[in-house]
Amino acid sequence: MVNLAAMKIEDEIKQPVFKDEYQKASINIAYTAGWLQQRLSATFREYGITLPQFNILRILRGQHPKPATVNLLIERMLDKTSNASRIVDKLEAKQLVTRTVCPGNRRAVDIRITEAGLDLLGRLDPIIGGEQHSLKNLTEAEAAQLSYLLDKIRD
Amino acid sequence: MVNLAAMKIEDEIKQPVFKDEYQKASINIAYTAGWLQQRLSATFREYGITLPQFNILRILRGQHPKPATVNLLIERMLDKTSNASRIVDKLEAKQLVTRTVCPGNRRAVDIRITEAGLDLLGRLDPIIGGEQHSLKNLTEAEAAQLSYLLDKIRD
DNA sequence: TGCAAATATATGTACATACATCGAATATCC
DNA sequence: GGATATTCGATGTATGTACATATATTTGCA
Repeated sequence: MVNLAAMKIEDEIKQPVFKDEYQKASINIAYTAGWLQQRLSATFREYGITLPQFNILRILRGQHPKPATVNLLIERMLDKTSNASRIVDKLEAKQLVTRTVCPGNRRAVDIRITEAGLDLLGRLDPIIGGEQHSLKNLTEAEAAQLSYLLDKIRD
Repeated sequence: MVNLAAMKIEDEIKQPVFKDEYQKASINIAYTAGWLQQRLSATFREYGITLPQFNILRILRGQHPKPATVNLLIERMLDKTSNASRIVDKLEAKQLVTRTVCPGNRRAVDIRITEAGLDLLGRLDPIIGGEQHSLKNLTEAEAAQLSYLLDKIRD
């Protein structure tokens, strides 16, 4: 069960004191990322796909009708170390994508989203768009400030 | 290979345009959480444990010399749906924790960190403390602002 | 008392992450 | 042109996540 009630990070993980604001922010990022992801996953579940599968479908739609290679998928994925090849396996089994040897480079594989894949995304789009409004607790300026701070961490 | 160079989120995932600041912040949280986690994991790896295993060890140290139950671990973990039982399996195999039936309640299991476990944490502490300084790109006030924004999202 | 419900943990399965390695195809360089 | 290196993707293994279910113990109540 997911707890959707309003809580500060101190209460969520029952740790009343943090060493400093850095430690607190650090833990808060991990916790909030998990929180956001879990809400999305619950929605995908009803449609028979997972978050990584959805992300790959979206990249493929962005390329459509051109194909993508596994390399291109990895480049655009959030998680570079994940195994695009096996996620594509699952999508192929559900006939949401096709895989054919690339004619120009027989090492590479052309991956394309199918009509069924486009259709599924079409149904998910409005729902996911709405979900992202969980961030609507923030003003647009606050969301921009958040991105600024996150970018700064990774500098 | 992990890219440690400074980059805005747009460049990191090669997506030049976001629908709005909400979508951008949303993706940025997921990306930054993964980025932070991967840096920590690389360190843990050298010491033969993983991030979830480390987190459980830390909770056990917090209880020491009192035991913890699986329930207590779940309560304090960031990821409530993760499988504490199996993570404890791994720690037990490495003799970093012990597991005994709780005398007062034979359904429950008393889990305790061993000397070897305490020793490992002692060696990791200074290193992890230093790592968390990756957030030192922020001022303390900025870190506090970040936590404020993240808490607000989950309200 | 005895039986149903609740509690505490373990286990099964599907999927994903993280990283190493392999085999095939292609590029490079002498 | 042929040996060597590089690239591309698939696959193997260990671990973790997510969720359902099983098993044992305890609690509570008729």
